[in-house]
Amino acid sequence: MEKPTVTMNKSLRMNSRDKAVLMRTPFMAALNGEALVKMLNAVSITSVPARHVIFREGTEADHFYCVLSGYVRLYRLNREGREADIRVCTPGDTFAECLIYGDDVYRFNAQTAENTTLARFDIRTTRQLAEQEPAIARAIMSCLSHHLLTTMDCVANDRLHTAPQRVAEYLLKSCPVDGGSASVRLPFQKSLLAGMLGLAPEALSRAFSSLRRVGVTVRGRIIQIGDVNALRDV
Amino acid sequence: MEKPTVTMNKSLRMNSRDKAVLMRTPFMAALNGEALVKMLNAVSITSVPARHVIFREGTEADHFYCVLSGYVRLYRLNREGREADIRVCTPGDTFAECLIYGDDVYRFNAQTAENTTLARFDIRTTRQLAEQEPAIARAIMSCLSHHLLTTMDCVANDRLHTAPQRVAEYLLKSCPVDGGSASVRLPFQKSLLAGMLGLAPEALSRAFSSLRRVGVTVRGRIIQIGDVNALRDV
DNA sequence: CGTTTCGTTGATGAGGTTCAAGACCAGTGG
DNA sequence: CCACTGGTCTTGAACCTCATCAACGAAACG
Repeated sequence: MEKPTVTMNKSLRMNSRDKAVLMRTPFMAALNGEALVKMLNAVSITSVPARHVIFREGTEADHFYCVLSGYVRLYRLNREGREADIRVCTPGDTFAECLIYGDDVYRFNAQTAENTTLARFDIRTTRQLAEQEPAIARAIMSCLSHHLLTTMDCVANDRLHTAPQRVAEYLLKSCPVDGGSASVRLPFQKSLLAGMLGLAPEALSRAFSSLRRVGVTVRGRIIQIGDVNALRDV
Repeated sequence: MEKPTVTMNKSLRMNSRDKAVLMRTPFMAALNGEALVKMLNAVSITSVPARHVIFREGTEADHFYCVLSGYVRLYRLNREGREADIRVCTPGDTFAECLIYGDDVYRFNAQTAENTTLARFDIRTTRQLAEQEPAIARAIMSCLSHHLLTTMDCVANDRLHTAPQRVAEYLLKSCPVDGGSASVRLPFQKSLLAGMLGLAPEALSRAFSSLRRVGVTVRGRIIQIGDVNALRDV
């Protein structure tokens, strides 16, 4: 039994840093006034150690979450027990929010990749608040819309692009420059990036080494891009 | 230029059959009273010939749609012009609803696969109605949630299952029986099914023929399943 | 009854997974 | 300071699945 309340450190009063992060979250940033107060009353902050299972597919869904720091892997298993990531949530991301107006059962597993702090919202409470406060409903819709578009992008990527192309696309998205050279520092392990891109870790490694010929060099988590434009037309 | 209004047959008065179908749509079925009336005033029915492009990626998004009959392919192109389906919408499905609270640009192409009738809603109007009527906001959230879960299933499927497994899963979903033998009639061309499952048409064909050894026989659009349970553990 | 579209089949090759082995790195303790 | 250890990452080899191309057969449609 891994009831969250047993292993997680729940605190109703949140510290100012967590609160600041929470307020910058796309979901919460869309709120103000009464709506914001109500949601803040409904939240509880938990810190979760690395590699901890937050919930499992098929169990009853009572909360949805927002990542404040750390990373959360959403994944599913096939019959042989092989895992496939569906999504990797980074700070600011909301997950399992699709259950506010869906079934009451989690449809995938969620596991932390690192030490992580989460904002946790009760689903029933949120549903009630959404009825009272149009702003909350609006924030949920924005959130769902954005999340849906991202997931559709993911399907399209899987079906259209090769491994080096996906890596190139990731680098370009996480690199602010639009010309010349640049440097990206991965905020997490490469195996996590592999999962995000729907690849085995070995495939990611090979993709990186195939990008050497367009001027990408990797040392640890630091990735040097010789020419951003060269990367663009991989 | 394929402005919808030019090629589509727009009619504000809808016939009783279209109306009946529209009312059974998950999106509209969630409404009643004032909310239902307002949405019905905002809808316009269009019939679109087969293989007609409804909208293109990158163009300004002003409407979202609900399929009443026929099929709509949502797809994206890579640089070489290869198409990949992101989703195939069947009667009752809503698409581009993620733009109600998202960007104002279509993020993929939409094309009919057959002669199709669509319910078309203005995005701005719907957004305003969602503010007035909580029931409409609720229907949109349900719709987005369901759509998101379906799309996540799709990612998981692509990453976990082989072609024969995906076909088996499709057959089991579209076949009501839970034991013994059964028969499924595909409601559309096989090439469309291939797209839904993220396969080339040839791969679908091979998947079918590899399922022969578990008692699946194909003749045209009719698919005979010898033993549903045998199909279940492919 | 010819024409066109759709579906199947075969051959080939590219792209990824898997398994196994080794490189690299940081931390630990002798 | 060095050897040991555990984890992460990389590399190689074999295999597998699926896309692609081309040819053919089968329907569908005028």
